[in-house]
Amino acid sequence: MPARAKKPAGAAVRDPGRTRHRILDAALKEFSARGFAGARIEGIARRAKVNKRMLYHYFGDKEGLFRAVLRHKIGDRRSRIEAQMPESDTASSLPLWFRQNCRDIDWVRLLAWESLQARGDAVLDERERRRLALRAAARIRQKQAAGHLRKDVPAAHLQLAKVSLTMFPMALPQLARLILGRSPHSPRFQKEYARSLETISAAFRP
Amino acid sequence: MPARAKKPAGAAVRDPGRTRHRILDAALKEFSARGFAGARIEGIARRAKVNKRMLYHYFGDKEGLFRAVLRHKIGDRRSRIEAQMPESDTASSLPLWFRQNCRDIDWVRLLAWESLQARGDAVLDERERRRLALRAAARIRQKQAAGHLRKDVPAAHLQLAKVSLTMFPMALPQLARLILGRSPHSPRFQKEYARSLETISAAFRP
DNA sequence: CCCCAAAGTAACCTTTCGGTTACTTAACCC
DNA sequence: GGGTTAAGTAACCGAAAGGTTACTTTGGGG
Repeated sequence: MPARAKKPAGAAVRDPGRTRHRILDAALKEFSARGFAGARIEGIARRAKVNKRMLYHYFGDKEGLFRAVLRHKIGDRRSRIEAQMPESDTASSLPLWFRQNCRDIDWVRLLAWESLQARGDAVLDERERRRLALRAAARIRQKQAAGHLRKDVPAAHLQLAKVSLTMFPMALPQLARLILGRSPHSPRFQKEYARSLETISAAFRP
Repeated sequence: MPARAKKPAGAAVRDPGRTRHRILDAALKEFSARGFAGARIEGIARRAKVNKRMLYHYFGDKEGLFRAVLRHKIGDRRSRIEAQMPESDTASSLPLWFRQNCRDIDWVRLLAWESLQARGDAVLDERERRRLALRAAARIRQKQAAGHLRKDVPAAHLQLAKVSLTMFPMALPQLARLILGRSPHSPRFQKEYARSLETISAAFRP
C-alpha cells in the first residue's frame, strides 16, 4: 500500500487551500487574457481542473472571484515592491520598472482591463491603492528635494509618465507591435527598450 | 400641412445613410465604453434609436460592426492627421498629441480595448495600419537627421514612448486617477499635464 | 467509531444575448 | 401609378453562460 501520511503528505485527496489557490491562478490567467466580460467561468474551472461549482463555493460569484484575484495580486505586488525598495532608488528606475512589468504581464493586463472597464469613479480597494500611490509620490518628492529628479514637473506627473512609459508596451501589446513591427514580448525588444528608457530617463533628472 | 420636400428636406422618413451613420456612432460609444465582449447589440440599437435588426442588415454581425466602426474611425483619424501635418512638426508635438487624444477619448479607448483583446498576432487592417506606423517612423527619422530629435534612441522607440506618454491617461483613466488623485478628464489636469509633457519632451531632443 | 461540517460532483435551471424569420412599408424607376 | 427593391418592425429562437439544487464523499473531533 502506498504510504500516505494522514495529512501533511504531498497528494492529499482534498486540500481546500490548494484548490482555492488553483482557482485564483486560473482566474488570473483567464481574466488577464480575456477581461472580465470575456472571461468564462467554465474556462476558469477547466484551467484549474476543478468543478465549476467550487468557484461559487469559494468566491460567491464571478465578480467576487475577480475581486479576490485582484486583492491577491495587489498583496503580492506590494510585498515585492517593499522587498526591492532599496534597488528601486537607483537612478535607472525606468528600465527597472519596465523589466518588472515585462515579467508580470498578467498583472499588467489585469490592471489594464480593470482600468478600462471600471465605470463610474470608484475602483476596487480604492483607499488602499490610493495610499500606495501617495507613498510613491512622497518618495518621488524626496528625490526631487535631494536633487535627483527635476523639480519643475509635479511629482504626480513624473509618476504618471513613469508608469506610462513602463507599462504601455505590455498593457497594449498590439499597439506596441504596430509601432515596433515586432511583438513587445520579444526578448530582444525588451532588452533594447530598457536601454532606450535609460536614455529617456534623462528627462526626469534636473 | 407641413411642407415636406420629396427627398432632400430635413426629416426624410427613411434615410439609409443617416441610419447607418447613427448605428456607427452608437456602436463607437458602446464599444469604447464596454469593449467588444461587454458591448450589447441591444444597447447599441437603443442608443442609435434603431431597430436591432438593422445592425444585422447593414453590418452582418457584431464583429462586422466592430470592424466597420474601427475602419470608419481609422479613415477619420488619418485625414485629420494629414490635415494637421504641418503643425505636428513643431518641437512640442508631445502636448499636441496629448490634447488630440484628450479630445478623442472614444477612439483612444477603442484602440485600447482592441489592443488588449486581440488574441494571436494579427490585428484588423494590419497592413494599412502598419504602413501608417512606418510613415510616422520615417518622419521621426527625418527629424533625427535634421538634428531635432536625438539619434541615440531608435525611431520606433521614440514613437512608442511618444504614444505611451500621450495615450496612457485617456486609455487607462482609472490608473491615471489613482496616481493623480483626480480624474484625468479634468480640464485642469489636461492643461497642466500638457505643460509637463512639454518639459519632458526635452528628453527627445539631442 | 460515528456523526457532522466542509469539500466535491453532476445535472439542471434561468436569463441573457447574438442572431433570424416573417412580415410591413416606404421609395425609386420605368 | 404600380410593382420591385430596399428599409424597417416585431416577435421569436437556440445556444451559451452564470448560477443553483441536490446529492456524495472525505476528514476530523467528540
